[in-house]
Amino acid sequence: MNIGDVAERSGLPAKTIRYYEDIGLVKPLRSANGYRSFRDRDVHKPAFLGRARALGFSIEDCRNLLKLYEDDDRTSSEVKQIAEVQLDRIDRKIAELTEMRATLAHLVDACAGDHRPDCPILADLAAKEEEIALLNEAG
Amino acid sequence: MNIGDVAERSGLPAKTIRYYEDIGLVKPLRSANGYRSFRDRDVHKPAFLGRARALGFSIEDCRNLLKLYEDDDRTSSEVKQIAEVQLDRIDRKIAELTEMRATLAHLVDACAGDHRPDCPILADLAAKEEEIALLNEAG
DNA sequence: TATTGACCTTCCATCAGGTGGAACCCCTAT
DNA sequence: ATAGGGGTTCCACCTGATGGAAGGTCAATA
Repeated sequence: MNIGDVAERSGLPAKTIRYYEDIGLVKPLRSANGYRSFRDRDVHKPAFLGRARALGFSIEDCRNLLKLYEDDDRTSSEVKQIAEVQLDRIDRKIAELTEMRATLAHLVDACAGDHRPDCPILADLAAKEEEIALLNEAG
Repeated sequence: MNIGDVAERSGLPAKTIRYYEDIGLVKPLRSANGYRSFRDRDVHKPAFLGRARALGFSIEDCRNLLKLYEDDDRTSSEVKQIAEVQLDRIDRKIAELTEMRATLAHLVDACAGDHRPDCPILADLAAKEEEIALLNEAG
């Protein structure tokens, strides 16, 4: 099976699959003409990777998940641990974004958005210097 | 004022401030010895940038915000528009992460996390191929 | 048989937004 | 004079791809 078919089945661009070969995530055979030749088990991997990436797993996580996937002696606790760490990363990211959102929404709300130059958004961005200095001293 | 002092006041690493000069966000003068010499208005910019970046604004957004900040003829609506677009980006990102979180939490929940190899997480990552193919046909 | 067009190949550059480190200069205090 | 803590430049690296050029391959058609 050629890369185009694998791309279609996995939903990933061929370019990305080539990249995954580059970094050692998939290792298709080669046909006589130099084309990548994906065996059945090679065909599944890009799809697996696409799913894992869609859940936010890093490439290194993907590498480990794939290793576990192919390891008959794995334990589900190994897999679960990777997933829990990822869940935690997501939670922290959401918390960070939620805080950003609150601050920004507050500023947007306070801004008249009219023809005048006065703007609480710019004022806020500009005025925090003293606080930063204080924080740095304190921390 | 030298870069070290500016770094302390802005809370940014000196390295980052040099990078910001590289990409044209700040333009400090130079002393006779080649050191960057920050005037008052140069000192405020890195802090401004640090704040804006902390709210998730892209470097290009920062460039525009800085331009508006220094433009006496700006209108607050110009600023507000940039901020609203950013707010929207944050909202979409949060939505994306929330969905990822739900899926992943569901899988983690379903996984025994014990010594056995059976794992719903891996099963889910592996088993979606047909769905993907169907989706691609449909879409 | 020639040619078209859709595949495939490699390689190199680019993106965001910095960070790390090497090699070297400058300034002040001891 | 020498040690340290500044500063400087430049180049490489990180994540996770993506774009594009230059060229090889293959199947169908004219």
